[in-house]
Amino acid sequence: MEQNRIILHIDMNAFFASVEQQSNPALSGKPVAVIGAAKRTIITTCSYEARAFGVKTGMNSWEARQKCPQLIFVVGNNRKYSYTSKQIIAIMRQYTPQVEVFSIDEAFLDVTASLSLFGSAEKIAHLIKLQIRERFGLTCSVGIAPNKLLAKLASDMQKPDGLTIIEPEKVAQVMERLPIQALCGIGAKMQQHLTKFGIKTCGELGRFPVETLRKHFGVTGERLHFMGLGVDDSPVVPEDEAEEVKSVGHSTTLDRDITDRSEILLQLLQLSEMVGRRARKYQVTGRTVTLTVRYADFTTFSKQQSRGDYTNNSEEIYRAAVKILDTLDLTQPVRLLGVKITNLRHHTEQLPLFAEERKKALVASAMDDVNNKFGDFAVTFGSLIGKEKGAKVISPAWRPEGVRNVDAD
DNA sequence: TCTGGGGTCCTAGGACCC
DNA sequence: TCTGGGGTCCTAGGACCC
Repeated sequence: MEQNRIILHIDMNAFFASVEQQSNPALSGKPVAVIGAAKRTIITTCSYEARAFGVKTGMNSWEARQKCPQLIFVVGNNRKYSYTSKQIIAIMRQYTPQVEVFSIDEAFLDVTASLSLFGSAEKIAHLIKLQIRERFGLTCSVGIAPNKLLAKLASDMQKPDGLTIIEPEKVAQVMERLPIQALCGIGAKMQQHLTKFGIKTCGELGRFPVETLRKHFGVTGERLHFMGLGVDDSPVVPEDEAEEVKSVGHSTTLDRDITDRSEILLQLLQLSEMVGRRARKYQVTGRTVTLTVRYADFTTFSKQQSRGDYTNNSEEIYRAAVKILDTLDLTQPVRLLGVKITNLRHHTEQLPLFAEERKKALVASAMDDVNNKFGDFAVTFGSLIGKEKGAKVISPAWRPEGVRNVDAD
């Protein structure tokens, strides 16, 4: 049974682009696109001025320039977004500890217990919007609803600088004609599937026999049914109660497609080092290593191998990745490589038992310290020297804090 | 001068064990 | 001379999110 909760969803408007416009007045009022530093990059965020021309997140720069010749490209500044995000989240926490950071620019707040203190959810929303505007010059869209699904839907309804409330008694009315793809969790493929059943709106989804949905979509089918009704019991989970991270990975689209084994090995070494470093920072070790390959034609596949023991040592991760590589028969030039560890174990004390292992861990830790201070690959293995990578733009999906945190360091 | 990178969750088949 | 069946782990792939 659904309890009576009041949930806020706060979505920063064109976050990265807006931060850039705020810190550089020459950009304000102009079409701006934030991109990565790498050669083959895409637009991670663009300003509303750019959107007016049809520029969208995910476009490559070439396509975007076609749409908007005067578009100003800005290479993303991870540190700046991360820093700003943390402060914005701190503002939200003044109103409730029940803050779930959904991404660097989005959060859910369960304000049910804070209402008596601040008056109403709407009042809280206004106060938060005001503080964010005054301190950072940024706007956000807020949705207020009885659950996360609807709060997220609501925040999407008015942009930029919106405030939308879905009252509990209005839910059925809102859902009736709402296209299913407006819901978070229903993407292009699911939309296609449901269209085959004649389902286009949430109203139709909610009335559709659950049994049939369950038969075709398994556990997802049941969830779909409730989504159609606007029902969602999932709690707001603050950072300190969040589940532990389940994988640590790093991947990169190369500047150009490569076939040379030595070039592939060098990339794998860099990727393994990035994975190892983050794993050590989170104090996790992994038992399974996955290698991902994307060919020039975008065909993508991955192969994983489980090991007998757990590791977060860069060299061991690298060796495991190479071992997998050696089982592959690459039939095309390689566009992207990725390394990931899963089957994680979380540690509270980090030093391993045996002398040899302990030495490895200490060396890694010393290298991490230097790198964290002076930048990636300041200290590294011999074969990496002189090959340090350009900074990559972080995606809005990167959590700004906690275990899932990836700092822009 | 085409198409990023970080994740999570779910499914499905096969191996293996009892 | 007729091949059960439950549980778990491993692997590969796909959908989805920002």
